[in-house]
Amino acid sequence: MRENRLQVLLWERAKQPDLGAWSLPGGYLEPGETLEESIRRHLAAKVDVREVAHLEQLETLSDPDRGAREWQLATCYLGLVPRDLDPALPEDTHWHPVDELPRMAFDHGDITLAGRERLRAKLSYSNAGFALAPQEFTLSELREIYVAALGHPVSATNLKRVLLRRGALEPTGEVRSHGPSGGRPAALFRFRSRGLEITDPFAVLRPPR
Amino acid sequence: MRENRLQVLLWERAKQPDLGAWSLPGGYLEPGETLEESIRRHLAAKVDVREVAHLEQLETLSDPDRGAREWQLATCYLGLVPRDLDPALPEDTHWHPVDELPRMAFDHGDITLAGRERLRAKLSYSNAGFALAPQEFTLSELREIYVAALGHPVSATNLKRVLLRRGALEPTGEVRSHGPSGGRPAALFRFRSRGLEITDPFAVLRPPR
DNA sequence: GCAAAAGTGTTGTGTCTACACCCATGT
DNA sequence: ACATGGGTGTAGACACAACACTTTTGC
Repeated sequence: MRENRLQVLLWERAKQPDLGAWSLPGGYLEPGETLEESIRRHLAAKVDVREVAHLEQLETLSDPDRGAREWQLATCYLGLVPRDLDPALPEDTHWHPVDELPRMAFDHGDITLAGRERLRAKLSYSNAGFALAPQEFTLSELREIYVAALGHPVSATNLKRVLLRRGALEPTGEVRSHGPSGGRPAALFRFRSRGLEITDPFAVLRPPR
Repeated sequence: MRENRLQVLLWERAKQPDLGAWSLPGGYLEPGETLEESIRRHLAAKVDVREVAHLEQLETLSDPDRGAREWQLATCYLGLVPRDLDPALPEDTHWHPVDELPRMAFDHGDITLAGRERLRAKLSYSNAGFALAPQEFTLSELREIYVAALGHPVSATNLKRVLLRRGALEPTGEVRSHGPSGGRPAALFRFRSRGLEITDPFAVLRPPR
């Protein structure tokens, strides 16, 4: 979440092929290294992103003509960075709104959209919001985040009830007064857990009793 | 589905390490080959399984000490073979009930259970049943399949209504009379589609209107 | 008092489970 | 007739959306 929109961190290619196109951050796997370790290493080294709140494998792509000059496998990850963190970025990397992607290198555009789909699904049945939201937030702020990520209107009223009933959210007890134009101070909330939890097992075909 | 239980096709290892343990069928990727092509090739060659109704990538494992002697990556797939197909199997491969696995090689036990979890989830919100059921079936038969795969009681009454309302099932118009002990003939059904379709987008946090 | 923003109460709806009941066939 | 298995009808639980209404603040 940057500027109230869902954004991806992209890296502008400085060489052929696809010079000038934007690509997802990543790199090669070192021998004896876990895929997850590898991603974290590349994120830390190339774009100085050390605080990934949630990291999750998406898919391994193997199509010989997926874009690179030579045949190569890519395992894609979805990584979420909370809104209040602002990692220092090198010159050639920028945040881009996911619904307004620039010219993307290889199949990285599809991968990005697949990541967004995964995020949308997870927001619906888990506490995934913790990885996008700051530590503490008002319900209006949380609502903005859900709206940006899901791409459709969300009512703060119902969002609160859903997340509270599921036990994902808890009030901090604090309030935050709002701008000089008045308005009732908003209660602050936090996510009860900072690890992914499935808060709502599928409501369909559930076991009896 | 074999003998009214959910079963996996396993292959008994004839060499060290893990000699005598059972492993999932699979093998190495050839240059320029897609992962999916590779799986299909290995299944066809090693265990003569050519009719996989549904094939879906699970996860790529990369932990250096996941069991093999040397570090190797494995991309796991979930493949479903309909109940009425009975591929010819070599001597060293057998079907094993998933809830009574033998001693498994490497991390193949965990992978198998992960596959079952994925299957259970998909049965709940998609038409995945088509890949387990025969072409035509009675509702009792379908119920047995769901019971075996999900591991909990399922009512034929409600199963019918759910799958019909979702448009996953359609009646063939035929009936099948039952054993010599009487009973009303059962109507036959088939799945409307033989490809995976999400029949029920998440019922939670859905878009307004 | 009035606008602005947050929060609550209440109703409606869709989708499932549970369970009692009815239907068609064989002996 | 009655046992056996298949199928229908109806009521209830639950989780969500929608919306009107109330509360708390600043000016």
